[in-house]
Amino acid sequence: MVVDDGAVDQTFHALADRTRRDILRRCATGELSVSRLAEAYPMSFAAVQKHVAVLERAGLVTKERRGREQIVRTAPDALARARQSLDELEALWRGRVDRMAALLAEEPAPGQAEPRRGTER
Amino acid sequence: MVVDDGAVDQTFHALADRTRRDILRRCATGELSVSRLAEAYPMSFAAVQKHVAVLERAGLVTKERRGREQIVRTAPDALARARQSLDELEALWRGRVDRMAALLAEEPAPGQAEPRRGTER
DNA sequence: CGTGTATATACGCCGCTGTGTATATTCGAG
DNA sequence: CTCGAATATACACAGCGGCGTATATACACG
Repeated sequence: MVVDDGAVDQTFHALADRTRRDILRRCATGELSVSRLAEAYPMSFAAVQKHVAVLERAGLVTKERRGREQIVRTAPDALARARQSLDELEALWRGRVDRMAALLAEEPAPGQAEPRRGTER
Repeated sequence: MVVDDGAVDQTFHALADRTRRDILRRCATGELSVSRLAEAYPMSFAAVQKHVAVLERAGLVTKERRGREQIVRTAPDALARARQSLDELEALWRGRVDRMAALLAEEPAPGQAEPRRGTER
């Protein structure tokens, strides 16, 4: 299981951009090709294409060939995982430490920090 | 109004870092000073302090003076707003376009569909 | 096949971010 | 008031990310 550390990074990073969130919204309501998407933004086609690529690497959208176009559609799985990550944090904050301890261990501090809170000194 | 465009950027960007998410978790379970937090990570104190600053600017944590220490605690409001943003996206994907249309208008395409571009840093 | 459209890649530019070390500031303790 | 701990800021520097323009690939259609 383990939410796969780096994937969360990619997901949130992909979400931390206005244009990309807007792309997600547009693709959530209807199916759109990349070029169709690009028409909606004041930047170059390549820029939009790269935004889509970032979303795709994060697993937030999938592309499907349709004729000579690539249809972009949102993949709510990654979205749900991101939400679950936030839910975990909120649950932690509410004091559900006991039940969430296992989840906490899934993503320890990078490098050396260990999730051993309470035992130190 | 509502979600305040750039704030979402900051929130997700703050969440898109392993160390910062870990800080959030630690501060969700117990109150910790900045120096206490810094001890848990293999990086310099200044680096951790800046991570906390990023979280603070995003509204994800608050600091409170206690003696000569600054106690960091998670502020679930921003967390809830981020989650709400994801919920909106999921709802959109499920076809609730009608009811979500108003929410959609909150964050239009950057650059051309909206005159106000000055809110971000 | 050849041609045009759709998408991807290459390369460069610039600003921001994460990190470090070093220094400044704040504030309780005595 | 002085001292030291806790925190913040300053400066530097490598790396990445977003953007553009230009070029390469893929693919439908004659």
